[in-house]
Amino acid sequence: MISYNLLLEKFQTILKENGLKFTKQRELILKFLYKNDGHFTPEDIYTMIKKKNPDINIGIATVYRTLSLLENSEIVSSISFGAQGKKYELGLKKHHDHLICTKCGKIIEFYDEEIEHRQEEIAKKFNFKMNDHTMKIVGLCEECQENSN
Amino acid sequence: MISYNLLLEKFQTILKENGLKFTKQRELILKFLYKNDGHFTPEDIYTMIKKKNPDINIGIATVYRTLSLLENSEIVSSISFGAQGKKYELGLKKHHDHLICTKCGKIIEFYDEEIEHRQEEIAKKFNFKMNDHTMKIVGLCEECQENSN
DNA sequence: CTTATTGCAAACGTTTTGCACGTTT
DNA sequence: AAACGTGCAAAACGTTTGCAATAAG
Repeated sequence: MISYNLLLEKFQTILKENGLKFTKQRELILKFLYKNDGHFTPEDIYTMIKKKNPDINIGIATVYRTLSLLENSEIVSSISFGAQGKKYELGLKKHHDHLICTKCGKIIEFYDEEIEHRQEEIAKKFNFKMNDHTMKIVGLCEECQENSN
Repeated sequence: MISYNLLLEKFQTILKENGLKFTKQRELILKFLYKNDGHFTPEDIYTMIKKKNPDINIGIATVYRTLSLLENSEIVSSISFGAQGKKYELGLKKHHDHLICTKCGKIIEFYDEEIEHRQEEIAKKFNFKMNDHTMKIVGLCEECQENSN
């Protein structure tokens, strides 16, 4: 896993390259995602940063703006939940897909070489220039199946 | 492909089983999705039904309510586009996944046996009871790649 | 000192809800 | 007649935007 300092450097380089500025808010959001493993809504991130840093001011709009920026910079990635919004995670790990429990909301990550390969083949077959792909398996996780007895 | 009459019968049976009523509006929505091959937003469906049937009254809320009902009944399925909403299609065809062009919005359907199989395996590996799965490949379709030269 | 960024509140687009009225069974 | 469904308008929800004030380079 990449170190926080390296990640920070990467972010700062991207900012500089695009004539953008490095701010306290942007750093806090990056740090939050680095330190907290999991999948978070913009609201989650906003609330938790506010709670941990009562001294500094941050608005929800800044969280949205920064997440877009980080996503475009390929530092974070997101899973979409329809009208229920998106959840973000640090996107530097190896690409992976998700199992989502509809009862408890748990998200499990997985990676399957064969699926990745087939996706490439399919894009090729349709002369499609693939920029991204996502796969979601939704259902009930082990515990939630047990608890429903 | 299932005939419209069979589909209608299926829908009416589900309604009866759940103590629900068969209404003009519900029929129009079902018929629309049967006759129009493609992927539609609730707004699309609402507008097109209104235009074709100036005599009958229908509200957007009814479209949303009926689409939920049809989705729960596994008669239609949807693709989610984040904050941009959902698109619905008749869900009776064989399960399939989607290629989505980010430039022109075109949606291409595909089916891959191997991917389906791997998904089953993954669910099994995590003791996950799979209820549904979706895969989206997003990028540029053939024409949009050409037109960007 | 210039330019980007911020927080705020208002606006936005999609979806859901409360309610009085209508329709189906 | 009873129960469910409807349209409407208002509310809810996540997200985006305009703007004046602020902070970074």
